[in-house]
Amino acid sequence: MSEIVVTLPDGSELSVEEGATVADVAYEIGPGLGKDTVAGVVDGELVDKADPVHDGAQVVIVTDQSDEYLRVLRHTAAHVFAQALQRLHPEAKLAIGPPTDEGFYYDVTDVDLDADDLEAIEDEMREILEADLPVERELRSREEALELYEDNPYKRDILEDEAAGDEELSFYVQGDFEDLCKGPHVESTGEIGAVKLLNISSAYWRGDEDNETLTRVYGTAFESEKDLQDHMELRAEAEERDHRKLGKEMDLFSIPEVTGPGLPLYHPNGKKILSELSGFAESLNVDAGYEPVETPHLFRTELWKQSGHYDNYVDDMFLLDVNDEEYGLKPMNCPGHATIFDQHSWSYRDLPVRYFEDGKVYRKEQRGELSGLSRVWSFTIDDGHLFCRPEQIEAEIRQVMDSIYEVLDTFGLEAHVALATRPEKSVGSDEIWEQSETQLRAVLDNQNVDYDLEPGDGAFYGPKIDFAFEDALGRKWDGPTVQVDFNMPERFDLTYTGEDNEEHRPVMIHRALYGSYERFFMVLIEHFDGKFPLWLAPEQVRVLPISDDQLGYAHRVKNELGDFRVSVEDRSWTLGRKIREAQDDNVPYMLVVGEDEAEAGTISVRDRQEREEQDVAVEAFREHLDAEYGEKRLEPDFLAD
RNA sequence: GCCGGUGUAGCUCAGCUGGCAGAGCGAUUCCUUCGUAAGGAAUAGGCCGAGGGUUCAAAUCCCUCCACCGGCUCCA
Repeated sequence: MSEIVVTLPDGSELSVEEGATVADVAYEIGPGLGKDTVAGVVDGELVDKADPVHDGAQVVIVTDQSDEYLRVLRHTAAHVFAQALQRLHPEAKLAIGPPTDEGFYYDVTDVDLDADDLEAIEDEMREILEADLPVERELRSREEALELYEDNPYKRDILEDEAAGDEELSFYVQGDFEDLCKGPHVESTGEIGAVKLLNISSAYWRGDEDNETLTRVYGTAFESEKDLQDHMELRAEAEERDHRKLGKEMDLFSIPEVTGPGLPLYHPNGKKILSELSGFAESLNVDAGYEPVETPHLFRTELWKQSGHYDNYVDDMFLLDVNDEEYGLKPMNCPGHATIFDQHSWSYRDLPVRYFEDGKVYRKEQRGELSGLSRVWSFTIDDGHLFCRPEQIEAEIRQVMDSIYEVLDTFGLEAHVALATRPEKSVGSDEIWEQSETQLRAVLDNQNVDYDLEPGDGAFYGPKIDFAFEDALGRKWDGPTVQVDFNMPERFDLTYTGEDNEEHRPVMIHRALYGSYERFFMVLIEHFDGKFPLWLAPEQVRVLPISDDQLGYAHRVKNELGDFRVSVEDRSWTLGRKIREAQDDNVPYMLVVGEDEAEAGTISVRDRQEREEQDVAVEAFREHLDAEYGEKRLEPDFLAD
C-alpha cells in the first residue's frame, strides 16, 4: 500500500495510506480528534469526513468547535426544511439547498407557500430536531439516482452537470427523507438546537433569468436557542439603524413617489452633511494637485458613441430626443473630463493633469434593484480623472491610495480591497489589458495590501482596484475606486508632446475617494447610527434655556459660537423634555442656560453621551469646538476625562 | 424584469368574516416657566397608493397599474 502526504494547518506534514479519508487523517492525528470529526476542509473546500484525501492536499479537520461547523449544521437544517416541506406538501419538488453566511436556503417548486405555511413547516422541523434522526451517507449508482429523480429536472440537471463524471453518488438519509447531496452534514438532526424560517422569495434556476423561477425559502439555524435569539437581536439592531429609517427621522433626505424611483431629495439637514463631505474631498483633492471642473448633465450621443458608452452601456442610459437629435444623460463623468483635456495641446512637462468634479450621473438600474440610497437612478460621484505619462502611473495610483486611506481613517471605516480584472464585454487590446492589470497589482503588492482577486469584474474600459465598506448588516458596499484606462485616451485621440517632440498617448486614471456620495452617505448613517461626529452633525449645538426668561441669553450664547450650527430651543417645555428631544435628535452638545448661567455669563455643557459640566466659560467651549471640528474627531470629547 | 410581502393622518400603526375611518406621537392654541431623557387641556388634520369591477353598501372582495420592503452571487 503506498503512502501519500497531506499538509495540516500548522504547516506540518502527515503521511497516510493512499485512499485515506478525512476521518482517517483525523484519527492519525489523535483518537480524540478522530471521534470529534464532523467534516473536513480539503484545499479550501468543505467536504464530508468520509471523502478521500489526495497526495499533497491541505487538510483542516472540522469539529463542533470549528467556524465551519455552523455551516455544516445549517446545511443539515436545509435538509430538515426539505423533509418537513415534503411531509406537509408531498407535491413539492426540491432543487438545491445550500448553507449561506447567515443561514441556509432551499429552492423548491410546484408548491405555493405563504407565511402561515412557513410556521407550520417550522413546527414540523422542530419535531424532526426532537426526533434526533441519525443522518447517514449512502452511495447510490447513477441508474438508481436517475430513476429516483425521474420527475425532478433540477436534480437530473445536477446529475448531468456537477456530478457528470461520478458513477457513485452520495445521498444523505435521515428518517423518511433522502437527498442527493455532496455534504457534509452533522451526525443527527438533534445537533441542531434552533431553527427559524425567515422569508420566501424567488430565484432563477442557477441564477439565470432565462431559466424558470423557483420558490426560495430562507432560514437560519444555530446550535442553541440562545444563539438564535442573539442573531435575531442583531438583525433588529441593524434594522434600527437602517439609513432609510434614520434618514426620515433625522429629516436628512426623502425619495417621494412623485419624483420618481431612485431619485432622492436632500433636505437641509442632509445637505449640510453632504457639503461637509464635499468640502473634505475637495481639500484632499486640491492638496493632491487636482483642479475643480464642471460639466453638464446632458451630452449629445455623439460623445457617448466616441467614448464607447453607447455601445457598452446604452441599456443603462437615459436617452432624450431634442429637436430630432439624440442626447443622453451622463452615466459617467469621464468623457466630459477627457473632452476638457482635449481642448488644449499638452507638453510632457504639464502631466499629470488632474481634474475633479462632484459629478451627478444617471443610470437606469432595474427597478427591483433600487433601494434607499444604496441603489439609485441619480447619484453624485466625487469623480477625479488624471492624465499622465505611462511611467507616472504607479506614483499616481499610490498617491490616490494614500488619499483613500486618509478617508477611511477619518471616518473610522474598515474596507476590503479587491482587484477587478477584464470582463467579457470590454474594449481594448489584450496587451493593453495585461499591462494595466500588472501595474495595479504592482502597487498593491508593493504596499502590502491584502486584496481579493475578482476576475471579470472590471469596467469595460479597464481594470480597477475597488474598496468595499462593511455596513451594520455586514453587507459590503462599493466605495472608493481606482481605475486605469488605456482605452478612453485612444477613443478621444488624446495626446501630449514628449521630450522627443513626438506625439504620445497619455494614460487616464479614474478615481473616487467616496465612490458615490449617496452610498457613502448611507454607509455613514448606518456606521454612526445617526450620531454623526461634530464636523458632520447637521445641528452641532443646541442651547436649552431653563425657562423663557433666558431666551435672550440663549441667543447671545448662540451668537458667540459664530459659524457653528447652533439652534436655540424656544418651545416652552420642561428642561427634561428639551434634553430628551435633543438626545433623540443626536445633537452632539446641549448647552443648558438658566438664571445662574445668565448672571455669571457661563454655560452648563451636556453631551449626547450624557456627560455634563457646569460653570463653563463660553470662550473655552468655543475654542474646544474649533479644535474638535478642525480635527474631525469622531466623538464629542469636551467632557471626556 | 421575476417571486413573496406591504401601501390607512406629517410619523408609527390598529381597523377580523363588507355596514358612519381610529389610536399614539407630532402640529396648532391656551394654561404651566420648570435645573439634566416625555407637565396639563383643547383643536385641527384623511381621494384608506391610482384606475376599473362586484354589491343596496367597499379601506375591506375581484382585476389592472404604481410605489416601497425582502430576495433573485456564494455550485448536490
